[in-house]
Amino acid sequence: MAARTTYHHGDLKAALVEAGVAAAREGGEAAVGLNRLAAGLGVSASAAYRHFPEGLEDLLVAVGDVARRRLVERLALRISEVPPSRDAATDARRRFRASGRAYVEYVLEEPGLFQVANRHDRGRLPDADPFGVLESCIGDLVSAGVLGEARRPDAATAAWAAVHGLAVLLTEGPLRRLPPDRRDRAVQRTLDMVEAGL
Amino acid sequence: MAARTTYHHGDLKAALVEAGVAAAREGGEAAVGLNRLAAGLGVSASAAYRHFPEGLEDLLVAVGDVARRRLVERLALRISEVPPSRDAATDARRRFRASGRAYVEYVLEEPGLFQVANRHDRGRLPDADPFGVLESCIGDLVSAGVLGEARRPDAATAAWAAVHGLAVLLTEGPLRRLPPDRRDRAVQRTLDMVEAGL
DNA sequence: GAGGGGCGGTGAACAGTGTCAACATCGATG
DNA sequence: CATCGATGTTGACACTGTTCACCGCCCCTC
Repeated sequence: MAARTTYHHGDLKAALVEAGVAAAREGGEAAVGLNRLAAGLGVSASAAYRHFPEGLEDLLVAVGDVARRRLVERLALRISEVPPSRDAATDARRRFRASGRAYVEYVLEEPGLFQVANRHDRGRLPDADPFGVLESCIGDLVSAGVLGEARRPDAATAAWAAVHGLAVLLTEGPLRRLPPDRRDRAVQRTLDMVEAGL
Repeated sequence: MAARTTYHHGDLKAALVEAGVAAAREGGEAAVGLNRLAAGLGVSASAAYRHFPEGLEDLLVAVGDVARRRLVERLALRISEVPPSRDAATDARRRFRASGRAYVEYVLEEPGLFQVANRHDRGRLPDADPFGVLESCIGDLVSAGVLGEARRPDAATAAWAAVHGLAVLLTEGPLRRLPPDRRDRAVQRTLDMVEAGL
């Protein structure tokens, strides 16, 4: 933002994280550097080290936390948008599928944020844990009788692997230049596979 | 390696790639730097630019090509090791599964190489294309009648996504500290899902 | 065999990075 | 008001990738 006039910044930490998020959105991890961000805020680079003791890695983790939090917000939103029906089983199935679609949707919207979310995770803020959302969906599937109790172990891991792998391949990987229609087909096909195979 | 005595190196390009592979094996992408590698070979940093016009990125792609080639070699090996039976269908299924297991196996052995293989791909050396191997396995499944022709489109993509995602989560991702037995369970579970859901 | 061309090396330099230690300043607290 | 801790600055260091002008060496040709 604008250069400041006071000696102290006020809330440099938050400002750096915000700037880091903005930088990551365009340019991914490579774009978030301590010197550049600090300079952009009209602040010395070493000032950042007061707020991020481990240096750059700390900042990247903080940016990743924001990215993960936004991801779970998106998942929750799309899950909540599923219209309830009479059948708990189809409801659980639809919510499960909606979560998978939302995952890919978010990653395609914010590939840069997704990148740093993956690469810099100290893990386990409860409100920034996409795996938890998936597990809860799986729990619903079990409760609704769609998924047998015996099949529960590692079900969330397997489903996550499929969706996450697809997201990686579509954004950073060899599938990154797939045209949108073929991309959608691939997403549908993958979600079909997960639903049928779990 | 040792410092050289002659003015010309002989095959600096190959030597740099080799050193890059060695560096990537321990330390991943971050460990392969042009200056360090050149210095390690007793050579000036700028000498490398004769052989890698685009600079570091070129070298990383070359290292990635080696990694990809080794991966498809591993896949081919494990596929070839599947003992043939009387039933073409179970053969195809076993080979398909073997390829998935081999993928994760290789990635767990060489996480550093896998990292640069993913991040630096200009794609499509025919002998360094793991996706091609998977597609051929899927072709066998179709030929053997295990997979209907209608289900063929994007089947390889979906399967790849699952296995690749699992590999990423297990090496660079949140599942990276999973104990080996739970890791194996997750692999089995994911392959089961793919096999049942394709 | 003598000479040139060019491939493949050198050294210095530049911009930029992360990081740290010593110093300066402000706001709040005794 | 004086002090002190939190916060920002300056300057430096060791790296990084990259480019440039220069030059040593080998091979090919005359």
